[in-house]
Amino acid sequence: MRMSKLLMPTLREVPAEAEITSHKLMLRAGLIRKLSSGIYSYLPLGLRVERKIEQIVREEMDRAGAQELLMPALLPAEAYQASGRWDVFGASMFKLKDRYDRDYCLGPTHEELFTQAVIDNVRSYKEYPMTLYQIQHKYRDEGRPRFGVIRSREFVMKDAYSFDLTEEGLDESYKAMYDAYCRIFNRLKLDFTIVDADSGAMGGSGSQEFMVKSPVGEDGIAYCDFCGYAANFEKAECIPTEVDCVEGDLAMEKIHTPNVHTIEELVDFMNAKPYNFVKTILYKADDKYIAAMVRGDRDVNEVKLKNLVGCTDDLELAEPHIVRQLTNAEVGFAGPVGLDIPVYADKEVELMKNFIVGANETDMHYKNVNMGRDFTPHTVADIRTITSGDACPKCGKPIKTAQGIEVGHIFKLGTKYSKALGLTAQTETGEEKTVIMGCYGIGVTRCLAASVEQNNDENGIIWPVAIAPYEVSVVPVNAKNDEQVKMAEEIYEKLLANGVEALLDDRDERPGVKFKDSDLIGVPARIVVGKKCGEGIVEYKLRGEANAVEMPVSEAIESACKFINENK
RNA sequence: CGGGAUGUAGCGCAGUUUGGUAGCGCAUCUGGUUUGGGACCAGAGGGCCGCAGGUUCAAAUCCUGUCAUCCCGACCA
Repeated sequence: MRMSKLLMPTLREVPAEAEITSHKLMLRAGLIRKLSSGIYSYLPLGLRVERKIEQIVREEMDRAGAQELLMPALLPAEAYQASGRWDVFGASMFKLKDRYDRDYCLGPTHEELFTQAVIDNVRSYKEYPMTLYQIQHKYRDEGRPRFGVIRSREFVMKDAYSFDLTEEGLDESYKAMYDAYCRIFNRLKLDFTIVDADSGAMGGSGSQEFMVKSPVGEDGIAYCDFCGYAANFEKAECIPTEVDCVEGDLAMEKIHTPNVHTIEELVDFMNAKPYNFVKTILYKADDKYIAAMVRGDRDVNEVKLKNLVGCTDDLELAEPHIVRQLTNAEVGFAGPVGLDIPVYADKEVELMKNFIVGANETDMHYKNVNMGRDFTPHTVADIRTITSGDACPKCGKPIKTAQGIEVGHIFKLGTKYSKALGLTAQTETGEEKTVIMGCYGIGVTRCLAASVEQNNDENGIIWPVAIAPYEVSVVPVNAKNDEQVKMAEEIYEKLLANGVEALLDDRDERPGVKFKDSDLIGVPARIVVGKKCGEGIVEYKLRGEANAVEMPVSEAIESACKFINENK
């Protein structure tokens, strides 16, 4: 491609809307442009990268035996109504009506449609197992689109669905996708971690997420360098830790704590440590209210708690007026003693003695409270969120935490959708079996952003060869120097002839501009034709390395071809 | 959905307090000089000042409403 003809509107200054590195660079390098909140256009360079990622995903899915097909994005409501998800998705689904007032939505994910496709088109048990996939635009009306294409309302997703007749079959299908995902993210040169995840409302028995560690990631992950354990915060099991407590069988005592609402204020007021307190937090679980107790320096894990309570809707903090009604006190003084709703206590509370809790009376706390003696919880379980330094649930060594961008997610769905929609198969013995499903997603456009987030420097993007929009740029230093231009043209043609995706910077710009653009858009290798052109010497430089090397033209072309082929 | 902020040229911003001809830098176009890390000189084009009402002789500026965008939080199958 000749850069004089390339639609590549690079920006010197960063648009004010961009906050994180990948978003800034994707805008500056002319990869994407925002059309509306969470809705982006892909310009030529961005599209080339996106297509390359798609292609890698496609190759590995095909290699794993999955078959590609394409569903519509505009979907009639029926399928989602049958599975109940028309309501479950609620506001996060783009819903619309046709001219006859019939309900439609823009597909947020396609479990129902794939299930229906198998019902409609698979006629014999002999066709199983089967894994189908598509690479398609997905639509989710996010409450808060963020970070460019990392959380957008329209995005490209690869979604795959496996159909098996046995649990063992599901395990195999799942493993095949797991392996394919590892190959995909390796080929994309993403530094990723696989974590155990909560299966959430997708249902099912197991799930893992592929996370790219990054400070801008929206998920917390806990991992252990010693044994390899890794899990999403939502899922990571917590080992209760003992802390110093006041010893002895002390009588419970009510104390006056005026205007002291938070743990921090209490710590100062009572001259105790945060871990000597137990906080009691009231939640709305569907139509009921419950209380959750965790140590003062811990956080309630709402996902764990929700799974434990078994409610349909997500937990919500109880409204202040409800808190007042249930505790007869202002917010900040809730405690388990005398509380008339189910109390879920974290396992750690069990290990504590003579701790401090709210007294369900404004400006009052109890001290020397003991579980079992002063109150009895409805359930004691692991309901807190893991933190850095906690014991690894597998090997007991200190665990580390990080933020991660979720680029892939694999689920064992089980029979949730096949049951709801009636996908069964008659086996050879005549038995009617409900088909067992798995689902597997990759955020293609999110991978693009994750890659930029992971591969950049102060000058711009540093693409891995496999997904670079172009592989080598050829830069004649002076566009008015015929000798340089001629040599650059020749190099460019030779690269093309060798199957290298080359860019020729034939713009009449000063060299600085060309170098800056080449670096900004992240072309992996560069050949500069300059002063020593007459001697047949050019300069060869890799984007990821600091210094350029002078060498004869033929050697530079050879080096570039070799580098590209070895790193594809 | 709660809290905060911002809407002025393609991008970054000033001007709004105290109403009076809409500005600066970059980018773009023309001509010239330049040519190894975002050149210089001269000239030019480009604006419903987010939108709609209102106040006023006069509104980017004041008032009301509305829309949009971003940030923090909530939510995220």
